[in-house]
Amino acid sequence: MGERILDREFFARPAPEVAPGLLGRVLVHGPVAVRLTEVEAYGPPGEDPASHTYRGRTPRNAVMFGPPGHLYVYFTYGMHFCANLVCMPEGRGSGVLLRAGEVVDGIPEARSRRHRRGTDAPLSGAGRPIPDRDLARGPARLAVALGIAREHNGLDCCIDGASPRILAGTPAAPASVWSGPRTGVSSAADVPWRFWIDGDPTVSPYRKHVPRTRPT
DNA sequence: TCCCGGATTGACT
DNA sequence: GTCAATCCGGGAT
Repeated sequence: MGERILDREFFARPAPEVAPGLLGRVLVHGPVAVRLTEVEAYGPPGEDPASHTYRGRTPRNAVMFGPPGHLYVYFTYGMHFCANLVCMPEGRGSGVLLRAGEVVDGIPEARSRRHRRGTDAPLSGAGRPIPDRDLARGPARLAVALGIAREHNGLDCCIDGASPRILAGTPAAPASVWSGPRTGVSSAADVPWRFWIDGDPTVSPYRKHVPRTRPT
């Protein structure tokens, strides 16, 4: 209640069109709220080699083929979760990866979750508290800060009062939105489908894809 | 069934 | 700058 929710129609468009319009919007889950400052668009099957849906529908990516405005959460590198918002009408298979944001509510809870990562692991930053700007700076960090994991895959973010939910809020001024190649993506590195609020300290540092080899 | 390598992060040289 | 951690999807065999 109170805050208006972004309508589903907003998401029923190509991801590269939705993505820049998501900047500045606020994703709320429980006590934590994150204002999005960096996102990446991923295209439909057959068109975007970097998309999880490139080769068609599978059990893992099924949510991306569902209704727009839902959360697609995937597990990667054996330890991280990343969150997307599904785009396009049902059946198309595209979305926007939430890469970074500013924690605007629930900072103590977000920080506690970040420090709690791995009960055996020492506190990051040599025991010093994680700076506010780093709490949701990066897709896996953002997921941890919001408390989003596997069990949230498929949830509808366009329901008033639900959790998580995406608020209409105030979008970033178009003049402040920049775009460039996607991060950590080995294919289709030429399409400028990463969007961020230029100058915002919570935007993750750009790291180009680094191919790795193994010894024979 | 095998096996490569990932929409990442944090620790370390 | 380098590299390990640690699951698991999904194409290859």
